[in-house]
Amino acid sequence: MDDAAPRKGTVTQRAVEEIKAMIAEGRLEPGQRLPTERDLAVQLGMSRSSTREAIRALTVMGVLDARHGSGIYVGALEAGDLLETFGVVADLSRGPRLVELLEVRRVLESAAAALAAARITDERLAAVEAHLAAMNATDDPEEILSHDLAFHREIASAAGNATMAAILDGLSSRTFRARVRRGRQEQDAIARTRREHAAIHRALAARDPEAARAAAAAHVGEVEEWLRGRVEG
Amino acid sequence: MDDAAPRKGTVTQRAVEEIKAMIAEGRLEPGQRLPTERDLAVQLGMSRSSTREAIRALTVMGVLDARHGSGIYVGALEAGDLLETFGVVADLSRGPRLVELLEVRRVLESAAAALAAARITDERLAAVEAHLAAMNATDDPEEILSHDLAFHREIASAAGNATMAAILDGLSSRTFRARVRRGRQEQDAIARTRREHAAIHRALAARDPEAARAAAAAHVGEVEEWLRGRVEG
DNA sequence: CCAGGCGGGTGGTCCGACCACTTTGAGTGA
DNA sequence: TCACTCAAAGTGGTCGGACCACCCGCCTGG
Repeated sequence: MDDAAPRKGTVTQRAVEEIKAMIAEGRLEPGQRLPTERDLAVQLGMSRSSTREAIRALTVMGVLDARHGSGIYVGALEAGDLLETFGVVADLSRGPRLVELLEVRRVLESAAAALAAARITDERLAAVEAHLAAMNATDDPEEILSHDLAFHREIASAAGNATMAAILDGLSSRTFRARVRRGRQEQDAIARTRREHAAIHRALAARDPEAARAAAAAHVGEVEEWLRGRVEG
Repeated sequence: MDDAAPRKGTVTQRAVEEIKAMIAEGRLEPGQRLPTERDLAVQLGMSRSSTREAIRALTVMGVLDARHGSGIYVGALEAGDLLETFGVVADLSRGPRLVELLEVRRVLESAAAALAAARITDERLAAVEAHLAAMNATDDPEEILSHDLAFHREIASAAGNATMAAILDGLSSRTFRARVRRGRQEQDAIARTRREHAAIHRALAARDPEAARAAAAAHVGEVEEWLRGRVEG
């Protein structure tokens, strides 16, 4: 007989748990190829449709990687893939939750800045500086935003914690930033952003973790306070 | 003609983006019911199977809520539902990424403790104290763990940031904690945990944010350091 | 030996049917 | 009149099969 544990909500849900278990227990290694959908369906004792839905669910989470015509593979299980959902959260959040997300970001961003100040290499510091310069050299909002994001991404990477960097990346997703910024057309906003970025860079260059933490917290906190006022007002 | 935007990878992926857009643009409000799968399939110009896969994907992310026999509804879009993925990440992570996750948790947990110290009410403080007492009153590891989790959950809630609490909940998921603890059978581990929890509680009772931050950081950091040693060793 | 094509196998999509569950309201009995 | 029952309609859940689009490796012909 099989293991005969047919309970557990829907059939698809069971399939998801089953596959997750295979990976968690190490029966499936990252990069390894899974049986075909058809075989998997037989193994799990369900139809291909249900199996497919389970695979789709895991694919969305970044756990699996389905390649058309080739097969299904276990994802790299890297932070970036797994936490992609985080960007969706940011996209769909509004009102008070936006403030909460920004508060989380402030906490993590300042921690990352402090770590980066202690660990950053000269090469990475140069990259940070390059994005800062590029951001100051143009007036195209789109380009500014692009370098703004890259600036923060570089710092997060320098912190040496890929997971933290991935979370911050999701929290700073393009649409999120764009939406927050949309209503902030005050002319001094850009100038203030430039000043704050410069302060962060100085702290990094000085290898001063506490200064970096404070500068990063102030940078995010400034936006946070502004948004808080708009939401509660 | 239709809107004629057939690009975008797979059909299912397009459906996911389409539905996400409906919600992001406010065409669908939380709690509202969506058209039936069959109607939705017609609207999107695709088969019911593909539509279902898209719905499934969004359901897994917590964006939608499909109720058998009733209909499909837009989820509450609350932090807890949306960030369930964090639990999956914690479950599937191992090796260096576990350390990274713990580092993220340390940062957030200490921030939450500091916030909680400033904001916690007497009722919540009593609840924290109750879990602390219950944890000290038993030797059943399972029960200890249960109150341990509740202890931290209560503090995270008291911090007043539901999103942060949800993330911490995912990072502290049962299997995650159990797995870390599995190898820590040293007898003094439990005693140490109790001491650390007591220190956190004292800081909360004193409404001292900095002490709470330090105590929480030390608590998580202790586990973190131990795990770091095991991974790198 | 190499280049090209061609076929088998894979995931992607579609269809139609049926099952399981929830909801609703008409009917029935007290 | 009211409350309860239960049956029918509508919904998501599952199934099986068919076909399409794509990848890859073998095999053929040069």
